[in-house]
Amino acid sequence: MCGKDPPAKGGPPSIGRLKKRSEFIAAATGRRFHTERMTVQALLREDTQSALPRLRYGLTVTKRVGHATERNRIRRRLRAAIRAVAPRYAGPALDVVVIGRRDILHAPYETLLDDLHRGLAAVAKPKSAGKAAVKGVPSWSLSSSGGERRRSPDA
RNA sequence: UCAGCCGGCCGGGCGGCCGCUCGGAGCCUUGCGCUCCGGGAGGAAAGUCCGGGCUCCAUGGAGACACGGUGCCGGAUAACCUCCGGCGGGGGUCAAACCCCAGGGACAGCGCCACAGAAAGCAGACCGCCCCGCCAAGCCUUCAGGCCGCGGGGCAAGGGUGAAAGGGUGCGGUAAGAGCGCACCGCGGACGCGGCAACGCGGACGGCACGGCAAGCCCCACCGGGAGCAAAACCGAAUAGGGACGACACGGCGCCCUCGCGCCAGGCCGGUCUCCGGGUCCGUCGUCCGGGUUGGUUGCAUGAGGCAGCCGGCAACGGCCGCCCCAGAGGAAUGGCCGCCACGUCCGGGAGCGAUCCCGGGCCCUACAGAACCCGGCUUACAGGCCGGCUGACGCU
RNA sequence: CGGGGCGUAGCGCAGUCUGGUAGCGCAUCUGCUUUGGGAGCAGAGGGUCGCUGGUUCAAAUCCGGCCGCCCCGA
Repeated sequence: MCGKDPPAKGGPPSIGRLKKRSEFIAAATGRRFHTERMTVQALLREDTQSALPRLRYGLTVTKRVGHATERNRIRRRLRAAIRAVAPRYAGPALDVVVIGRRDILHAPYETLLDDLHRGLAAVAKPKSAGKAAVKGVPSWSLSSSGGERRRSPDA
């Protein structure tokens, strides 16, 4: 899907991964959003370097959640869900860390998408503008907000 | 057909949409780009309990000690605490198939055997049984004596304790007893036969002596250098540490003005020690050179490899020949969602005496579980299914 | 990848090396004391010794295999 996005051509890929421990720790200092199934943490990057993708994510599933097979399953469902919702949040430069919990194993797929939508919308706002984030939450479900998102990658 | 036992194999299938990674080919606006084709978790990938390969470190060699491991016999294997076959012991039904066993040595030595019991390891004697002698007092009396008691001696049958008491049962024998004698059983056993061996069978003879624990220390035999792919090699930014050369400085003693020479001492060389042996002199300053951590590449997948056939072997396994290439990630890929069909399970309804079958719906969309350098094993977890063999019972031919 | 330790009463720990009786403190319960409570005193109850096999006459202890927790080193 990202291949046919016009902004991805020539520039950096629209979605990237967090790989270093320091990046995970930095994301933990940002805003957080909790549901029964996951915790979403994100840090707004102020540098607008074109070398990095605008949205980068990392997954954390600790050993306490379950055995290796169950942890792999949680990561795979989250990765697929993030890929599905990511094009709507390609606006600000954002490093997201999703901490998965055991309920993801048996939760419906639509519930995971719902959680990610709510979490990313809450977390993508600047830390000082907390009240604006609350008002922005219901806007993700409206299809009219798509124009706002399409405008931000061009900037 | 039923019951029991053993071994091997599989462990969802098909399709659609969207993705990840590796390899090959092609295209070009040469990007780690796009298109096409092909590959992409397991029997345990797990626990990390053993054995190796591989890599580095130490190393000139030998020996001893310490530590750790293994332990019936024969074979298999690169090797093993593994596997196969046999032996012995135990279990399974008293005679089954079959299953389990850390199974060397207790006359090399030390140690332990609680409680109970007289006694727990050169045997011993509490109650007791028996014989002989004495008998003041007490009792009985047929007036000899006896009981009780005292002294000397014999015995281990019986009682009782214990996990275990120096063969067991029976008969004879005796003052009472005792392998004292005999029969049977058990034990040791020269020797003979069978077997490569462990061991088995027979057994003159011995009258019985030799308790258990070595998963207590230990003895004997054999094996073991250490670490681990975050090993290791290469490419390579910034800052502190290495090497070469030059100058200065440089342990003690003796010869000696100094240089120099000789002797001694210290530091280094497998966990320790010994012997011969080897190598070096560590500081300060200047110049030059190389380079640990982060990152990248290699290691990193053709291997004690898999499958089929034939031959040898009871088997583990080995040999020959043919075919095949079968995961390579690395904040860690091998997937996400949906539909259908099998399978399992639960609920409701129906048929049936019942096993069971049919219909509808829900759940899991499957049990156990995810490669991290690679092999050989072991151990542990596992819904369900398939195949084969052995033993016993019943029925039929 | 390699190494070490722990698991015993509701809680914190001894006992394990050298095998035979499972003990200490707090907590719980009962009684005394006090107007009542606390404290104190006296007494009592409570343990599959993590699980499972084996050695032994006998296992918390010795040996093997699992399970859980914790801590190091690279």
